[in-house]
Amino acid sequence: MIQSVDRAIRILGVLQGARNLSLSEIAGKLELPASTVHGLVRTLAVHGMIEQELDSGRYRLGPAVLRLGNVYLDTLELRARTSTWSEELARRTGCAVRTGVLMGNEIMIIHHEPRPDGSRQMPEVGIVIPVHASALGKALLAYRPADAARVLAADELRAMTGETIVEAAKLEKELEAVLATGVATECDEAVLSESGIAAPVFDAAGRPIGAVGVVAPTTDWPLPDSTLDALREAARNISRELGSARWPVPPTS
Amino acid sequence: MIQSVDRAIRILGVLQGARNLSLSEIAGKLELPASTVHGLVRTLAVHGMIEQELDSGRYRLGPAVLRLGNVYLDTLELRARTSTWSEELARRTGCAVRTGVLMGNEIMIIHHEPRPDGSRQMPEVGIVIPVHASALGKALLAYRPADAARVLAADELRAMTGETIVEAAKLEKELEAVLATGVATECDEAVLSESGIAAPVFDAAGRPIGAVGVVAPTTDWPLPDSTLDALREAARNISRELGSARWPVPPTS
DNA sequence: AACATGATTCGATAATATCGAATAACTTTG
DNA sequence: CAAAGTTATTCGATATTATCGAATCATGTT
Repeated sequence: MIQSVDRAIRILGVLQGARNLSLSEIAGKLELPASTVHGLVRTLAVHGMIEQELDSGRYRLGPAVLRLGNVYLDTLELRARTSTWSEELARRTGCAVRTGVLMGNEIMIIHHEPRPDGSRQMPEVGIVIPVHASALGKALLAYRPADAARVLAADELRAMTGETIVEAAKLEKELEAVLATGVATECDEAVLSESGIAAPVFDAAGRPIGAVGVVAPTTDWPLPDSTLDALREAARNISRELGSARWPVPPTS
Repeated sequence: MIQSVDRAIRILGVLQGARNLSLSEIAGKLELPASTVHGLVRTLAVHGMIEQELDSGRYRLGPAVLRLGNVYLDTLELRARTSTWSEELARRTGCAVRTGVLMGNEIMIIHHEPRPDGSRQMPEVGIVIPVHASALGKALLAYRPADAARVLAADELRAMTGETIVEAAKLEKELEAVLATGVATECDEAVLSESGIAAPVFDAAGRPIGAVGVVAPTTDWPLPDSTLDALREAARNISRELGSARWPVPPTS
């Protein structure tokens, strides 16, 4: 691990958590001398990864990161395959559809198909949700024992709402249940009055690389079997397009 | 400029230009020994800025960059102000509306309001267009003499289409013309059969920080005066919301 | 106007990244 | 099926390079 690069990325990280920060604030958060941070910050700024506000002198993220993020989406085969099928899934179920991948202990949304009723909805691509608090996360963890073990061993499962599962034992039980049906559920666990179901997606080597799910208001809970079937079918179709021979693919080991 | 950080960002840059690259390909492009690149690549991968494909061993951008890009958009005040006004602008003109900021010698699109006719359109947020080939770029350059000088002094103005302005003198003339009306034009210069007009947006200190423009098929060219007026009004309104006392703000120096 | 705060520059120091060589994991070829 | 070639990865000596404290500069405040 290269120290200066590590620190530079950490700077991006703290800038991600706060709109904009002064040099000394960044230095404070990283517990480094200001002059050290200044060199890093300058290098990041030259490349447009961050930019300095012209009057206040404070730093914030720069346009280059947006470009990177955009290119990342284009390179994702999962996203390409997902977009057609999730459109159909949204139409059949009348719900919004989200696709996500695992990033550390969080699910990162890489595709969002809005509810087909045409109402204006926030684009959710790029947001992250804790794995343990989302159907997408649970669907993925159930088929990724190594990651599940890491999450279960964590100090705490942060509560997003009163319904969030915070006991490792309970989460483990639920992951086992997911394996039986191939579908994970989430009821008010990440956002109040928002629920949903999700299923894993596998690549050509049978590895669970992401999950697709439908989101619905909790007032519509539980979702009808037709929605469950449609979801399962969509996950199977996407997996097949990615080259997976079967669905679901039981976890090895 | 910190060498290792600079190199790390360069790696992100080459990964941006190619879906995925092997370690030795990256090393080749940067003209560095593979072992040096490996250390950098590992550090980037730990933070999710890039990820290694599990089977091929090749590297590609990672989910962390998407998150950064998303947060960047949220921190942009320009974007927040833009979204309401560009919606109205799109409705009044029947055209798609784009907002962009300057990144190096390119315009980066930070907001895209699709044409109101409801047709499915590619989201364009995150893409970049050479400044000299776009109305957005010309609108911005006209009010940013320092950046204009840099662009005009460049070795070449890359031709995107047959219509792209490639002579510095011609571009300079056009920038002067922009100052007279506050609006820049673009006719097939970036993309064939795509034309548009754009106007600069100013912040509280009167600095031109971005540009907003409407895009239309070249068959609709020239655009009616009503569209021009609507654009000017939108640019003025956005600037006012950002705290700018006047519009346009003539460039100082 | 003097002071305080924060950003930036500079230069000596030693910690750290670098690079070549060796190894390990695969793939392709004979 | 073996062997050669390719590619990623590890390791350790070396000197380049990042680091950090102090000094300077720019801003805004009392």
